[in-house]
Amino acid sequence: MTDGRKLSGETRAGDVLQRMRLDIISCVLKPGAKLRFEALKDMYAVSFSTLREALSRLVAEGLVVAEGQRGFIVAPLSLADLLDLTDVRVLVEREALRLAIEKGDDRWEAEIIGTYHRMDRLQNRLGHEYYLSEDWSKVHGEFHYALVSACGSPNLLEIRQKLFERAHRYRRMSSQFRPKWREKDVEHRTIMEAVLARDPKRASDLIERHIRETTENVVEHAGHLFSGGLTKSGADVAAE
Amino acid sequence: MTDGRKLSGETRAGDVLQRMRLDIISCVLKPGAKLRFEALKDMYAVSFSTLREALSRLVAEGLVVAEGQRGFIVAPLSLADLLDLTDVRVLVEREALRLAIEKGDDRWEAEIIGTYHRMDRLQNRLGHEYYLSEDWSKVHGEFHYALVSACGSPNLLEIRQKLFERAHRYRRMSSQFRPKWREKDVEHRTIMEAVLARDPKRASDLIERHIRETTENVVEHAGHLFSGGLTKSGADVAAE
DNA sequence: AATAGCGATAATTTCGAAAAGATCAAACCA
DNA sequence: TGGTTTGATCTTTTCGAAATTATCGCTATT
Repeated sequence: MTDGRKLSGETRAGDVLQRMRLDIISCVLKPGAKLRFEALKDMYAVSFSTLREALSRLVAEGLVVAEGQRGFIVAPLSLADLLDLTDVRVLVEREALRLAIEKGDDRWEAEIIGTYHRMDRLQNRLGHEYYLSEDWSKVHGEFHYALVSACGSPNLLEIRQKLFERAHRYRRMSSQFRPKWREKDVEHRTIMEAVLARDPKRASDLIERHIRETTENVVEHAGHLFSGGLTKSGADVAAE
Repeated sequence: MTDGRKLSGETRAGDVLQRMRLDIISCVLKPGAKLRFEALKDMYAVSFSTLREALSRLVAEGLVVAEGQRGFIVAPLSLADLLDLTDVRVLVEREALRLAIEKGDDRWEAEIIGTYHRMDRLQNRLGHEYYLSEDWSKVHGEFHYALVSACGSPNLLEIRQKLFERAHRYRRMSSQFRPKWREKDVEHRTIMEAVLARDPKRASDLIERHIRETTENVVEHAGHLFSGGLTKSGADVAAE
């Protein structure tokens, strides 16, 4: 269930924010679902105002949409948004990776290797369907972050992170349909090698292909779930 | 004064959000200033919770920073942030402009010409110190938006807009010191011509120079105001 | 004299009730 | 019958008080 976790956000609203973010990213809260305060109040055990604050911040992150005075809904997934998101991510990731390769030091290299190792081991331990694991997703995110973390631009990193999280919602959808993610771990290794070899052109090209192919997979396997531009309105929160 | 405006945000919190955003961008609320709820409550004539919601959203926009449970302050300006912001803006604006030139239609061209005309006329009417005018700032923003509006990427446009607004705070600081902005209107015309001539390389280069030169101006004229990485804590809200 | 502990004050954060607004359906009129 | 208005119900939005947490000055102790 959603409750029971205690992510140590300093303030209670910050705590709820983080928990809701994870629940949206991992599709516990389904795209397009209406977010009724009563239901959420029970779900996260906080009051109106606290919820409202968390919701507001998620709006600014693009994970929730505010509809005038008609409340909030989980940001819908659409093919148009996925394709747009992909292009913007390619732009940002390429630049961040180029800069990181230019500026990264030994600690940066070590962090990449370390994170890759953890991801690789976890993958072996989890077996075939590793990509369904929430833990693996986390390490996978950390690996991709490690690659660009030395780019030296806080603003670029922040933008990248938000885009990455939004893209994760789409990846999550397709992963339910057993895509050919067997090849992905090879890609990760190849990318790491190009990065450590300080080859910005090759690394950027590989990252771009990595991102675009993932998108193609999503479109192929789960594209029918968000036809047109809007999802068929997801199930209600109460329906959980 | 700050009060008295009525930006037609649908909800009251949305209204306060917009008003605060403008006040921060235009430095009515000074960088680094502590935002005390009592003072803000009088200033915007709303209650705690409503303020809190507006504040929260501004945090996610990067215009306000939340300090644990020690309240909120207006996001400080720093040299490091300005330089970083400049680089990211160059990346985003170049790409957006390239796409807009590729995809823009007749309506797009018309909008650019129209907005430029309004900016130009207002400039003549206002005389030498046009750049101090809040109205001119608004039209100037609309002109730059018009240039990239046809890029076809909602996500890119949203990111661009937030970066543009944050950069405006720095421009505002330097404009108090009469920079050599006489040349800027020539630049705007040159950029427009390159865009309408559908020359993406030239247009992107011009935009990049436009952005970087503005930054250089800011650093030269107002750089001493935010030494190190943090502003000397700005005046308090109550001190207005 | 400097520092740690304590208490009073001032701020933020959270809460649930009350106000404002939207939705839906039944009734009414053309 | 079709379309519009009215009213009842449910949801969101706003409010100000209460609880929580930080801040600052004071005293006592080393």
